[in-house]
Amino acid sequence: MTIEAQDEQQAATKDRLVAAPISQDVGFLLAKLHAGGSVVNNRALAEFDLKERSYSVLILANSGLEPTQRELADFLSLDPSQIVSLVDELEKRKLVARAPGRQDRRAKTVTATSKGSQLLAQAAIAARHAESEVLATLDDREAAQLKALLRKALWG
Amino acid sequence: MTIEAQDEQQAATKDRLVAAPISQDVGFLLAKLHAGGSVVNNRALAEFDLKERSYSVLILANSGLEPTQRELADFLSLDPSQIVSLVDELEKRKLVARAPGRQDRRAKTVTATSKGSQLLAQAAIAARHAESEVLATLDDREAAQLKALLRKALWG
DNA sequence: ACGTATAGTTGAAAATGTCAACGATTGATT
DNA sequence: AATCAATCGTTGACATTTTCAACTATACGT
Repeated sequence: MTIEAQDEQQAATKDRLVAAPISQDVGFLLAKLHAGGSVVNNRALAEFDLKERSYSVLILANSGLEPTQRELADFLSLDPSQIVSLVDELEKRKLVARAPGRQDRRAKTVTATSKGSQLLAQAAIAARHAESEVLATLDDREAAQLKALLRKALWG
Repeated sequence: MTIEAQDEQQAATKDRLVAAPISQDVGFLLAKLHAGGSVVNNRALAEFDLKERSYSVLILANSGLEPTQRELADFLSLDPSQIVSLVDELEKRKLVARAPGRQDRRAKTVTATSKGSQLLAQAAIAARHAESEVLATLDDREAAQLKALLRKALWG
């Protein structure tokens, strides 16, 4: 078989299963796009020794909203203990700092240091490129529409 | 604090972090909606002793496309060894059957048994309900639009 | 003051993901 | 026909992630 014919065959068989009814299932579509996107995002963030998770925490720490760890857990759909280790690592790298909550001393708010902000500024650029790679087949209007629909599904 | 005031407080603080810029990040939105959706889907499928994963395999096995395990792995973004254990379990339950590939005897095609088809028919109803629960804040047009955009992002 | 509830932390157990090896089979090349 | 590299499913080892139950310290209503 020639190389070209092999390529054609691959292109033909690669997405053969798209015809299956599961391709109409939102859960599946979400899982698949998320899986592919994670690979791209993590590859882009590796340069900064960040992963999707730590990147998310860093953004929220840098938002000015002074989230507590509990809020981070709820918002990121993670177990509180996972937040502990994420914040532990970021704190070790001096990218974020823990501070006791003002009204509630049980809580600890997580805030980005200036070093964290600077790193985030760089990482955000890489993340933006990764995103446009993932959404390459969508034009700007469609990408915006997709985001809006996802937000509406999440928060109404 | 009264119960009502507590509820208000919760409603106010629950989604406080939506204001953070990460809410514009497609990767994050996908992760969050997928996380929430998985819980709902798995709860709906538990009644049939299925999870999202085995449900996906069962649908593809029932599609008439006679996918090989390799194709399942590629399409579901899973490691081939994960497909082995998923198919092992479904086969043990007589919901699918393995058959040697017609042109390639290395490959094994996975096909739903009639018992598998019947179970799937039931499970699909539950999955549909779960999906509409996840997309409750979207009207029909928006849900269709979301699916279309996800498909386009995946396959152009 | 008391009891109950919650935030963060720790550590263990279970589930999942990743990867390298292997036998069987394929297809191309000699 | 013999051979060689590549591919499919499988197995088992290892790493990562998830889930959960304790525990301390703090908060809050009674």
